[in-house]
Amino acid sequence: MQGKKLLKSYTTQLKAIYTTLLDAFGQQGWWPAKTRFEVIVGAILTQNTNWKNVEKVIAELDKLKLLRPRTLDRIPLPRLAKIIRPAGYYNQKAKKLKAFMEHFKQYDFDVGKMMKRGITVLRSELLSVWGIGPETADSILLYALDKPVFVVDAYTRRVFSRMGFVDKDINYEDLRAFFEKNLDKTRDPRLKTFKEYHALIDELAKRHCKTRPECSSCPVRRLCSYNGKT
DNA sequence: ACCCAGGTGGCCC
DNA sequence: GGGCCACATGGG
Repeated sequence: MQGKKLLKSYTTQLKAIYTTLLDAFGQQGWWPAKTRFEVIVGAILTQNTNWKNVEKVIAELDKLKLLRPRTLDRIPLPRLAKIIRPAGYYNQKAKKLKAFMEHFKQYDFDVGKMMKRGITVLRSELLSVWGIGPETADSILLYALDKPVFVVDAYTRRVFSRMGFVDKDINYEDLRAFFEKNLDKTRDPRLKTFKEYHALIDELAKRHCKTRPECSSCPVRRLCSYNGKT
């Protein structure tokens, strides 16, 4: 390294943003669920759907004892579809839950057995299940199986492209790599940081990055190129 | 009456 | 490797 350092490293900037968000919003405590299996069910149900709608369905599933893997595995598809209706895309999602259960059967419906395996194999297995794409797979890995992968979503892309870190059309894998590459040097426990960071980005986007953002109160407004323009 | 929400698979070029 | 579309409910 020679001369003056004019720009802070991505690692430093990402850490600073994390600290700022944590300070502004507090610990988010994601993922809210009683069991790891409930996280998996929620991850599938929340695909492109308001979490509020999913909460209702989770409560109903709980009441019907369907958050027990064996019970969920046995319920007929049409009946499951009807129960999860408020979560939207209910036919698709019922099929997706069944597809996951078919895969989960190999682990004797035991999340603990899944957790014993490595990230790479688990991730490719999850991606091979019909209805589980990159974001759902990574949400399951991080929040249900405690594997340190950084979950990125539409919000993450919007927020960090507006701040000029990445192109607005960056693909999922490149965006994920950006975070994992630049966050793994931090001294924080990675798992907890990954869990909280994703949740905080979500909170930031919900509060401040709608199509008509209220930039004046955004905690990271100085970094955002959007700044109230159009 | 719109528009969006913690995406994914299928099909097309 | 992408671009476009169906999938569906509930809340602003």
